[in-house]
Amino acid sequence: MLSERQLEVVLAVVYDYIQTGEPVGSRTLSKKYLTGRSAATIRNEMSDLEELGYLVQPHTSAGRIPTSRAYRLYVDTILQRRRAPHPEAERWISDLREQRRDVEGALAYISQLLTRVTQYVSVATLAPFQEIRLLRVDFLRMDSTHALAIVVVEGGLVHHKMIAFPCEIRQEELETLSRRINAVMVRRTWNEARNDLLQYVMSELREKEGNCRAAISEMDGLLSAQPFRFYRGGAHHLLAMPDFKDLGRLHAVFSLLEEESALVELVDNCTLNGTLTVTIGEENPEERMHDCSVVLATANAGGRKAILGLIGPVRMNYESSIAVLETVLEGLREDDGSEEEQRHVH
Amino acid sequence: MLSERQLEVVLAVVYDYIQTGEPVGSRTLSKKYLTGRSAATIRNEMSDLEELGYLVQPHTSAGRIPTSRAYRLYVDTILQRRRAPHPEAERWISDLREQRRDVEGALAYISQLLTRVTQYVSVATLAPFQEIRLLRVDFLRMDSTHALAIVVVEGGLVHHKMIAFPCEIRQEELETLSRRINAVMVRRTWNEARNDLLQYVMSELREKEGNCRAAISEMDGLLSAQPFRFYRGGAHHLLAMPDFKDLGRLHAVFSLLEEESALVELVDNCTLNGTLTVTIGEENPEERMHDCSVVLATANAGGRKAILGLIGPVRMNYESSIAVLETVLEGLREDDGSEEEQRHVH
DNA sequence: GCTAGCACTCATTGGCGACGAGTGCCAATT
DNA sequence: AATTGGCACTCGTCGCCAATGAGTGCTAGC
Repeated sequence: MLSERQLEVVLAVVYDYIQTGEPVGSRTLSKKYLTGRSAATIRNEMSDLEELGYLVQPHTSAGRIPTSRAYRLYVDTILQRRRAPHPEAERWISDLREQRRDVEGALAYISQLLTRVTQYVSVATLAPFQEIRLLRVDFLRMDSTHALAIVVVEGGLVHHKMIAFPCEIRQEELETLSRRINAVMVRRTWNEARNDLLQYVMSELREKEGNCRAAISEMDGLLSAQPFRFYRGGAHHLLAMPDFKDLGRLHAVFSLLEEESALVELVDNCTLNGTLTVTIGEENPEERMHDCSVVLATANAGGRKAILGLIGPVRMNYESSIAVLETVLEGLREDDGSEEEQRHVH
Repeated sequence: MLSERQLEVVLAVVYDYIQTGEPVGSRTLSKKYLTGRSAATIRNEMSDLEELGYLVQPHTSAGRIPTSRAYRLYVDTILQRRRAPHPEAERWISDLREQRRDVEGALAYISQLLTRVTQYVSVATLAPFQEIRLLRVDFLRMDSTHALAIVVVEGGLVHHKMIAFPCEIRQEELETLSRRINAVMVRRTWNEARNDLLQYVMSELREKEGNCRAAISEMDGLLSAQPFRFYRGGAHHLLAMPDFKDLGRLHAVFSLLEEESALVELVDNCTLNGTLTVTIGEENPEERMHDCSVVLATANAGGRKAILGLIGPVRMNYESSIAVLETVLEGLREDDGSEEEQRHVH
């Protein structure tokens, strides 16, 4: 357990290092943060803290740099205390409320807002689709052997897929198919629909029509795809950061940001625990993220459950990042129950 | 006009510089490419070529580097002569034909293929939507005041938008609306539909129902949006290239790649002229692209008209980039008229 | 337990010279 | 007149060295 003063030292080191990016020495601490104590005293503390795994020095005659453990301490104290709202919070919130967009448009807008304000990388997507419910399924007949399957899910999101039937299909058949599928799929979650219901429908319909079987196996394809795209923004900001002067590290991060499947894992791992999670450097299971921190928030507004996130260097400004995310959450939350929200739900 | 030998020198410089990335000197040329002539002779030619604007030297006592003008010459000779197909061309073409995907899936697949093979940045999207025709419009009634508008365009692409009506709307009204809109919009291009027809419908319907007016103005919103997303890939490859060791240049390129509107302009400017266009460095009107070259191809297969592109450093391997793009075009062209193609068109 | 002092470490910086690749020019050659 | 060999010159790069200075660890004294 850390003493009161050790804690002070660790937090001061993190705070100063986040601002300057330079290793911080005992002198600086003594002058700027712990004016009561002399540099020598702080040197001793720092030496202890290094053994405890909170600080490291890049080389002998340099100041100390915080480890992820130190950042963790710092972030936890931030998360505990009440944060002052961002000065422009009011404006964003009203901006967000004015925007009358569909879900995709809203996510794109939010992603842009986040990256513009913070200068970090932003991601926005819909929450794990496993929990999102289907509202209805329609079939539009295109020609004698094709129909467009349209799946509407909670939050007004729509997915579609062109379905080819092995032989001709009439309008009435399509309507029957639609009624049956709706009867079993409506209000089920995406995953339920895929895992259980399609099996059930398939076995029930097996003997009847080859047409339906083919259609259903194509529907399965529709449901198995990652249904929601990621809205990313601001990746280029990383290039301007001194933390990423090393191209190798940049390469790792960028290759991950371009891999949709890696992003899915990123948000999957981080959102199980709560509403706002911070993953710092090596805490992230994905090695390519070891030089980055990820702040994720889940916006739970009515039918749509979104994940918003900011990705920056480990040395990122957690305080403002968290504040900005919370402000956006606030702006979305106020939508709840309002006219905008009810619009697409039932 | 350049002499025969001057031409040889320019092409040799470009060829060697593309391979090595180092300024190339008279000695190298004399030994590797123009074995008949001595270094001194070539020095004189190079000096002339520098005055003519084909070569520059980064500093005295360094070799020469080609200018965009020299690259242009080089690329034009490549485009004129017949190119050998890529050794793996067969496999890609059959891969492409085996893929039974919808248009979006196909674009994503092609984008990945391009970047995997070339290690450059790839883009794929649908051609200027101004020319793409609407096939039909449907309305699905969601609740008493909402309907989902579904627009199917050539190539099986689907767009949708949730439409809110100012007051309640019945199923029959929707069907009437749908019939009317279809009557005037079907087989029109995206732009025609937006500019002329909606105006017409609006004025005709003005006196009848406020409901319809509201719906149509929302439809306008649907048609005014950039309808097709860009599939990008491989941006991180740029980080590994020695040409981009300067972070400032990288920053410019990346910020452009993240701006959808900039990408739209990029492909707009380049595809007016023909089937396969190469834009080299400063030839590009967009300043941020001055360190990159862009190879664009338009795939004109049946109902779907796609734009495929590769973006690399000015020093990119044009020969293989062009060959790869042409191979992919080949793979798509063979689809034409086949079962896959007819699938979504009418 | 705290602090002042001191010796020590080590990354950074700037100056200096050697090196070498490449050029420009000129005189000699074909 | 075109080509070529020779030669002086330029200039970026590399390695070396000494000076600098920030920061530490340790110890003795308060």
